[in-house]
Amino acid sequence: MIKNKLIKILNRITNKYTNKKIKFIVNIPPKCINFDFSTNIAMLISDEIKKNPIIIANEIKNIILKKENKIIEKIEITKPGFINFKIKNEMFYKKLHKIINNIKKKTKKNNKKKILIEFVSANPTGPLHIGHGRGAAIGDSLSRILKYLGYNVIKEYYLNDTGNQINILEKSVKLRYKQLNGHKIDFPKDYYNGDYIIDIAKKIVKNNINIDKINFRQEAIENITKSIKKDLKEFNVKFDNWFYESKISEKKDKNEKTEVDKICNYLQNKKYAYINKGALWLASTKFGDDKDRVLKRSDGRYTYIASDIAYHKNKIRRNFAKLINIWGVDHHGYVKRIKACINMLGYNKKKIDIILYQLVFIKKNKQSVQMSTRSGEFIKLKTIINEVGKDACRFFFLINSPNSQINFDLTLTKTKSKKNHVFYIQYVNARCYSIIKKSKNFIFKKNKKINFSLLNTEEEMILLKNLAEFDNVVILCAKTMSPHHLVEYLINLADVYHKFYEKHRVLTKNINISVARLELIKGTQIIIKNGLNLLGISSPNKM
RNA sequence: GUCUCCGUAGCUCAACUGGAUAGAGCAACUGCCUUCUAAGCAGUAGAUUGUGUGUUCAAAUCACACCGGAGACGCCA
Repeated sequence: MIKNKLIKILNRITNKYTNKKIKFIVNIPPKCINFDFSTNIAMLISDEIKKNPIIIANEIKNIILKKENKIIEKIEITKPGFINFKIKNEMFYKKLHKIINNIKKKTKKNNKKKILIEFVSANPTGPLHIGHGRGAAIGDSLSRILKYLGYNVIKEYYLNDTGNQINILEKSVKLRYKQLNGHKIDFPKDYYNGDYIIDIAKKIVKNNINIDKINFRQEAIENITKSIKKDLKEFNVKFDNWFYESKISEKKDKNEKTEVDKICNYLQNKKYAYINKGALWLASTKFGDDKDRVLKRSDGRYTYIASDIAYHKNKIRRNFAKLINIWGVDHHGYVKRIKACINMLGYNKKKIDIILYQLVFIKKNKQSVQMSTRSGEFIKLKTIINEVGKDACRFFFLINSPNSQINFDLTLTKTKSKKNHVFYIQYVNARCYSIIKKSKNFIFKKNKKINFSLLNTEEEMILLKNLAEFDNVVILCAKTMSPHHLVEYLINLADVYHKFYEKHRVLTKNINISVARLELIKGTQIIIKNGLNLLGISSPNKM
């Protein structure tokens, strides 16, 4: 990559000035500056060695021009000490050639790290709602991005199939079942209130099983998990692994111990857990938490933290270099706790990255309503997928940074759907496809050598330079753990492409130009398809 | 009270993590289809980046204080 080359060159030069590491930036300057890349390195070195940044910049300029004249067309130095680089067109032609022929740099060994990314992990107490949809879109897209960069990524769903909420679920289904059989019973407010509970009860009635033999708990979990999997499939999200909580909290070994039992013993031995008022407490304050937390209640039942510690221990044991958890921001208070646990288990808390995404609200009569599974007040992910389509839906969840709160205005999203950005981007592919298809009717001389230098108009160069940026954007997404930069990039690329399309014809009487432009179209199509694929969005050939 | 995130154009959001003249789309207005898809393009208009102070060559970005919005703080998960 051109940017990487510049960074390497500049790194070498930095060593001549100071031994300290300078955190300089190489980026694309604002539009008003007609150069390809820019760096602030001279100003940063100036801070370090107390020398005029303009003088430093000039020295750097001279060194580079002497050695790297193959890459660089010209260098300019501006005001406080920016160095601007104009790259030779040949570099972008080469890049285009690499894109079309899928020539990638060999991924470094340490880039093949194993990463476990856990997301959604909604309790099997109800269907997925749009809040889960956001987590699903971010997690899945991030997985694709990390895979693209060469990491070995495993996507995992942690299914809480035990615990208090499952007990309530069981009771809820049982009660609905009884109601269906004619018993008049009031339905408590703190039970699961959604219609799907009745559906499950109806299904049980329909199957006409002897009531003594009915396992309401299992029926409920199985039905709901099945529907969750189905929704995820429709949303183009596939998990590599489904991890059941019961595996660590209920399954016992030869000594009648569960994983959770063992982890609590370990913590007690290490003095990270202590008994108080009949309960077992986790001394999480020792590692930065604000309070100590109960691991085992005075009645002997474990809390959810206990099994979560066991779960994280299990993850680490599976030899992942990195754990990524994607949580709704309502779990933010839990971050310190789980990091404290990682420390207690003897690992560096940097081993785990927790990405929080802000909640999704539904606008109803100008009021925002938060999703709640318990009350049954939520909008199903499935509903949205059916109404606006999978592509537009995923796009909508990915367009914003996870840090920004989303207000889902249902009517607005529906009416806007035709003008949604996702179509704007997909349209690029459709237009490329159309040209490439038609080009097959054109008779080109065999073995015609492509003369890339014919791609020299403003629109063509801008398009070429944007294509070359793709990998940098993907890296940025991985660095910031957010796919939204890629979305922004694709919108901009689509804009650049449509402008080119309006101004220049690809298939013309001038065969040399046609052949060269056809390469540009091929490259654009590849990048658009790759980009959309990283977002989990399709690239239809016809629209 | 403690903690997390947010406040940028009328609306929804960006701004490559401290860089140059803060960018898009929607909504509004004016034009462009006999040629590879008009789900497109060209143009007009719209910003004291919530307020204040500070840090420095440089602040929407960092620090402190205040104002406003959302959320989390259980022997629930």
